[in-house]
Amino acid sequence: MDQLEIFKALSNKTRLQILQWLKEPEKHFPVQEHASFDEVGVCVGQIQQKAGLTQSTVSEYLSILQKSGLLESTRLGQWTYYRRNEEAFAALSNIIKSEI
Amino acid sequence: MDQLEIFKALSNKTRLQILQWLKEPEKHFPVQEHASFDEVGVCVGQIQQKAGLTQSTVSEYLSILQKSGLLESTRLGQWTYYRRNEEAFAALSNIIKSEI
DNA sequence: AAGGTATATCGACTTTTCCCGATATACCTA
DNA sequence: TAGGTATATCGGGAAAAGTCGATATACCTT
Repeated sequence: MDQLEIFKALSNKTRLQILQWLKEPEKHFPVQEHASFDEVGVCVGQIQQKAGLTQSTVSEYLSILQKSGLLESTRLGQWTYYRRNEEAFAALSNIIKSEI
Repeated sequence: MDQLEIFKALSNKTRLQILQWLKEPEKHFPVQEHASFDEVGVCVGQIQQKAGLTQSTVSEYLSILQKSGLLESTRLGQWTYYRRNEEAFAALSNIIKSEI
């Protein structure tokens, strides 16, 4: 759990938004055909459309969030799905309460 | 409480260290003559020496941390003292737990 | 008022981050 | 295996952050 890496990942408006969207996918994204929000999350294309940035940028942002541990990814067929790693958020909350 | 500003303030190794030093000033800084750690915190010069960066850089870092709300400052004579705003850390911990 | 000390601000340069278009890779289907 | 679709990676230009030295400001002491 690299604190600095996590805070850098959180230091971007779009990335913060993505995290919030992924908290309640059914509220923020249209129904997905090939996979369930609960099990694997939301695919890159949906997130990209909603963010309104290019595919490459959003792909990179998701990768940054994943490397920090805040997101997890699942590849299913030609899609990559991202979902929140709630344990990481809980751990971060505790680190701020007790360590930082 | 501007989340983005807070995370940017936390996205620097030296600034993270400063926050930790200020958690237990008596452990990390020599005795101060003109003010108490508990009441007002630690003066800029002490923090600068410990950080090993220039005076201007450390002054700016402290200002960034203050603007984000994580630190508070008190001017006493020719010294400015900085101390942690523990309420801000508690609030941030809660935001991460429930909002982000 | 003058000189000394502590801090803040300014201007400049370097490094990192943002964000894009282009291209590569992976996988699926006919 | 050829073509289509989804995602990842690469290279680069623009913007922001890191960091410094120099200077300004504030305050204290004599």
